[in-house]
Amino acid sequence: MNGKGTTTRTRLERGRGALGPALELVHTGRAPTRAVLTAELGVTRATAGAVAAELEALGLITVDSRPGAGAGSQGRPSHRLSVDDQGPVALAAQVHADGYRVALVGLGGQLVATAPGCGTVPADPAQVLGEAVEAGAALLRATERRCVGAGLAVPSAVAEPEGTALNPLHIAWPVGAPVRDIFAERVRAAGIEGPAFTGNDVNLAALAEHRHGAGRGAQHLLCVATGHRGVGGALVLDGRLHTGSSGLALEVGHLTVNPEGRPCHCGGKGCLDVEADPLAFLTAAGRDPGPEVSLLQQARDLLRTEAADPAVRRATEELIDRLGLGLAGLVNILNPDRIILGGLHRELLDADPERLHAVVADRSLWGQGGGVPILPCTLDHNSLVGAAELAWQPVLDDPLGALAR
Amino acid sequence: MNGKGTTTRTRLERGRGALGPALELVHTGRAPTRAVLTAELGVTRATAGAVAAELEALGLITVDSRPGAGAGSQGRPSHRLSVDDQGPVALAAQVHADGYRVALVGLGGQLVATAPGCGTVPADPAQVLGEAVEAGAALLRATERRCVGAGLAVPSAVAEPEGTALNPLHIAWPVGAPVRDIFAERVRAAGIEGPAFTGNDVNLAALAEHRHGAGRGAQHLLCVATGHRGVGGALVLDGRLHTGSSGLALEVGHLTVNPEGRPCHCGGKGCLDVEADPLAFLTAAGRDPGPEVSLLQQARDLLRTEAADPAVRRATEELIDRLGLGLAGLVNILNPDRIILGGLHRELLDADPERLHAVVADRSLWGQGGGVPILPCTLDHNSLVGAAELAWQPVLDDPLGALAR
DNA sequence: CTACTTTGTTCAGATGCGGCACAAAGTGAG
DNA sequence: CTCACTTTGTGCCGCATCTGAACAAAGTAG
Repeated sequence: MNGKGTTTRTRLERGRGALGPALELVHTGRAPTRAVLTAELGVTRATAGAVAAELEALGLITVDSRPGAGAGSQGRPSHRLSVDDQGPVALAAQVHADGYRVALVGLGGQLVATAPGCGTVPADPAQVLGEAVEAGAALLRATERRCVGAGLAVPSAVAEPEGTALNPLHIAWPVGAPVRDIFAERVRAAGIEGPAFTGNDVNLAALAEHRHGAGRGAQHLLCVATGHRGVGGALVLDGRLHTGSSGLALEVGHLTVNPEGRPCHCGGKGCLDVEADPLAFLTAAGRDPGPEVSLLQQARDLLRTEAADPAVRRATEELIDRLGLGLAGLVNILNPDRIILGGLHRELLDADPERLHAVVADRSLWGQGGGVPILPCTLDHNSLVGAAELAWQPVLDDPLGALAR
Repeated sequence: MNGKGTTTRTRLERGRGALGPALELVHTGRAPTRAVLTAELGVTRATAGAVAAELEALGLITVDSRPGAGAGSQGRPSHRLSVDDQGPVALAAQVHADGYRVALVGLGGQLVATAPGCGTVPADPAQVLGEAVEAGAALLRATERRCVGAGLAVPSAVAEPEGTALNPLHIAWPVGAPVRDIFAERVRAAGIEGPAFTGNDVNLAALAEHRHGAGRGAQHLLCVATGHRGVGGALVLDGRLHTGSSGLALEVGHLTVNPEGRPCHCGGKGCLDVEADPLAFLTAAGRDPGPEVSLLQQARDLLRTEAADPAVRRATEELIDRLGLGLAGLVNILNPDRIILGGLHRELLDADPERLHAVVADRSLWGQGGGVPILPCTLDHNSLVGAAELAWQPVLDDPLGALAR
């Protein structure tokens, strides 16, 4: 009885409404067994069993009869639920200051295959995206996996619903480039199945951290990161990215964090953008940034290898204070229950977590029982994984419908 | 046929999942007819009809055979759906700087009855709330309406999940007073049916404006208001109040809006709280605030009657600029599709809408096709109506379940 | 080996909703 | 006034999805 491959399913169509939530639970690692799935979904064991069988039949998850972790030692051990590592994949691409990356990402945020990256970014979006999509198509051909769709992360705000890049600051793309349309067209032209999506890299990193990284379980997750120039932010509310009414939310770079600070192109002065990015750190430490390596890399190296240098130490404290002021402002407005920092901000947090916590607690209105937890991001390639999340989203929302075609 | 009171309902139990959304549509005036209800719910006419019949049987709405507005001139006219003005009510109370208000509020945000207010606020929350609840109980006895619950609006942030008042600034209540518990206890002691809720007044005003006022239809609604001292904010996302993870979101008073500004108790300087409230306006205009009338009243009078005075004019422009800077900062972070202003901010908007729009558009990062619409609030007693919304919420979420008891 | 606990499965219902056919109530053309 | 046309309201059937209860399975504790 309970033969594994025999598929003695009684009526073949059971559990539609709960399919999506169930898949999301397995996807985010919150349902290791059917027993947990039952509790998390708030349904009966009968329903959870039918739902799991249906997801298995769709090739998305596997039900392993080896006992799964979670329950107590008593009673019948529950079968292990896990993502099917031979299942479909999403094509993920990321464009950043130093090139692009392409990968295939399965459920659970697992990188199934990665293409060799590229070192420079041409000024023509169509050329970059064409190359990236072609690399992805080659990966798909090589792995012979079904593709559920494609996602792209770009270092720029993406306007909704147009899908244009509004401030591709550190890549030389034209302002207002229709990146979503270009990407979608290339994906279709390459014969890749499924829809194509485009989003801001920090937003997508936040989404990935929320589902698979340090943000798991957070209800209101704030992410702040700086990679090259300027500061990016993102907010995940109840599991969904908050991009605002036109995709421009969390442009946190122009919070005032230093009333005596340097002028910013926005018209103000002392903005987070010019007071807490890698260039600001190098300048504060009295270093001239060189053109050979990325600003983030230079700042990171300086922070790691010359932390004892008094000038570096002073610059670190100054940037922590500026960042803390910005975070405090965001805490007063958004009241998140967790903050995740990426890029150089992550390094600053590692360098002196006490100081950053103290500044945020001091300048946000209420300590909130010890202050908001501030954590470093934990995922490699979180923007890439987040881009894949975009492509997986329709499947998570309605597995049957999305995989029907 | 179609006899109005005969209730020839076939199976008596139809439409449960769609009941809540349907009631909310009628409640917010977005479903004037059954035809519109059908379209808005995305269900079939059969379902919409059953749902409407069920809501009518519950005594929440009325189906009037007179033709309702909305459809074209052709075809069979659709019956008018409206809130049953003899239906249940919610008890709403508001505490503000000059006393308290109590009212009964029906579906649709209609004030059914109002108790005479009170002129001063004792320093003991239990005494104030006891009096207010007693006044409400008297109203309920007089009207003999069923009560679905009670809601309270207070001029302070309310911590979640404790329900304590964190900054009852302009009423002399103790910081940390357990207002939610006190109110709930008084409501229960007075024999009033249904649960009791407590929220911040600006939050509740935003909720009311979103459902019945200038915010109707907005997806991401930002409200900013100043009544006495300090500035309050609120955000309604997809029809739900965003209060953050611990009820402290949208404490917008400490955005920096004037780098050369006066010091604030928060440790910064030039905060919105001290640069754009009624006291700031009076001071900027060179007036000494008197103790007899409320600061809001004094500022309002000055703005209305002496607008020609050069000092008043200068103060007005200064406050508009400060407010605009704060709004621009919020727009960069939240990207709302509508902004509503209340209290003195509403008067500032009326005084020179072009200037305010220009400042916000100039200092927020992207004009967004002409900038965010900024509107004055339109509801009388919006905090009071919002408090009632809290009490109505369980009914809107699950009419059958909430009215079953 | 025997209780006991917890998990998985089967089956019979309950229920909410879609689809369809038909009736009802208006408009406009002739 | 009549007839075609449009749109709305309702009865009925069926289907999909979930619950509940009974039973079987698989482990632990004694």
